[in-house]
Amino acid sequence: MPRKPQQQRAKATVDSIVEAGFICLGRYGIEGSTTRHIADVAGIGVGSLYEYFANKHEVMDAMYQRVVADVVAMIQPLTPQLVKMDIREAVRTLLYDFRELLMRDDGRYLKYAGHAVNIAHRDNLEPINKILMDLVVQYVMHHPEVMKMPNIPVMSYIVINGGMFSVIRHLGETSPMITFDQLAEGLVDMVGHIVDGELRKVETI
Amino acid sequence: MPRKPQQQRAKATVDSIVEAGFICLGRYGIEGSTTRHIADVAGIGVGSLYEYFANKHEVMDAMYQRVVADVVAMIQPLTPQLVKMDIREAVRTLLYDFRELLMRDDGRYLKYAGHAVNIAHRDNLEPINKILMDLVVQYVMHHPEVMKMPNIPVMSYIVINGGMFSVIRHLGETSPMITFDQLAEGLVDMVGHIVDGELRKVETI
DNA sequence: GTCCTAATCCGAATTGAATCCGAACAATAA
DNA sequence: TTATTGTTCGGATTCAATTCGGATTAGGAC
Repeated sequence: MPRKPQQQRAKATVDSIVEAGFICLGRYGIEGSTTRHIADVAGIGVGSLYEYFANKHEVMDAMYQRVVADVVAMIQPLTPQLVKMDIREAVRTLLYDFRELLMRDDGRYLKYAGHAVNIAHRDNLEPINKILMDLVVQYVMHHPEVMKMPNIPVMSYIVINGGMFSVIRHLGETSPMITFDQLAEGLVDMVGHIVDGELRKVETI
Repeated sequence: MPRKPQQQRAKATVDSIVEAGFICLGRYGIEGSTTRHIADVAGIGVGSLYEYFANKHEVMDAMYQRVVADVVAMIQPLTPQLVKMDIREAVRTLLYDFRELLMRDDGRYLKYAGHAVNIAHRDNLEPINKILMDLVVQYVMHHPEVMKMPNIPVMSYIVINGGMFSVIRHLGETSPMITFDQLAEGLVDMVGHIVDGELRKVETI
């Protein structure tokens, strides 16, 4: 039965807990961060933590909310300008601002985002990445015309990572906005358009 | 100090533990799956589990290895055929086979993949998704020419999810194969090519 | 100023899951 | 058979998360 902070000092306490959460995440990792760590860093007793958060997970949630809120707060005021730009320029702007946000404060948000998207298994994901990269190489060897394409490594990285994530996320969705068939056709077209577009880019030089 | 299984029955035990891990994951979720649960389902004592796995996390790792191995085993023999196909057909084939694998056995692998890519926070990711979708809508309103594009929702889904994941993953990478600038330009071109390609598709009808 | 109440803070005690360990139980070899 | 090594087991231990009851403080009433 967590309580809502009412007095000013309580709000400060809640804030210091979330703050400490980020610090501990950077210092001890997500598993290593005990409630005692967090309370110590926040400069409060363990019990106080449970006045405002039902459990440790809720602290993480609050951290998450903060990241999300900041991302939204970043995009919202940017929208009017983005909307007027050329689409490529808009994407570019968004990407760099997004990075700036994630890197802020020694990458504190990035560390959280990394865990949220579980990069713990980053290294073990390698085999899949590798075999897909191999596939790309083999494919290119069989289709000499696409060899002229620049950025093959970059585009592969994007397509492989982005594609896998989209599919996994979609399959896990309880009530997806789009069907799997639509997603699949979309990915197919995406890859097709990228190849066509990149090749066209080269030809017109 | 986990041990390598040497006798046949020990190998069977190890296997039953990994197997039980998948079952428990489906039954109790990732947090709810205690070592005792796993041991019970595997039909062994808790202690036996620790003969072969240093800790619970290693059991999860073994499960992960299995998923990865199966994905690789799926792609490997497929490569010769994929390589001969038209690229769109190849992507399509790969996607459906990938889904089939993840869905196998009542989605046991998908459940793991979902946790590995932490879909726990799926719902809370919504605000970011929403604001980006809004951005797309606003953008389209300011650029009537792209309104003719079909698949706007699908392409947005792919670009938003795939793009965010690629960026977060890349920023978390310790020794990235490509620079952030390359990734960003790649994403920019990807979006550009998709828009161009989709519009061209419509025009040529 | 004093009093009172609710809000806040605390940390020792409890709980429960992960992990360890040593005894008991198979397999294998000599 | 006996010795040796591999395997299984579940009670004992450890450690972090969570609870609880009391101490402390803010802020309004008088």
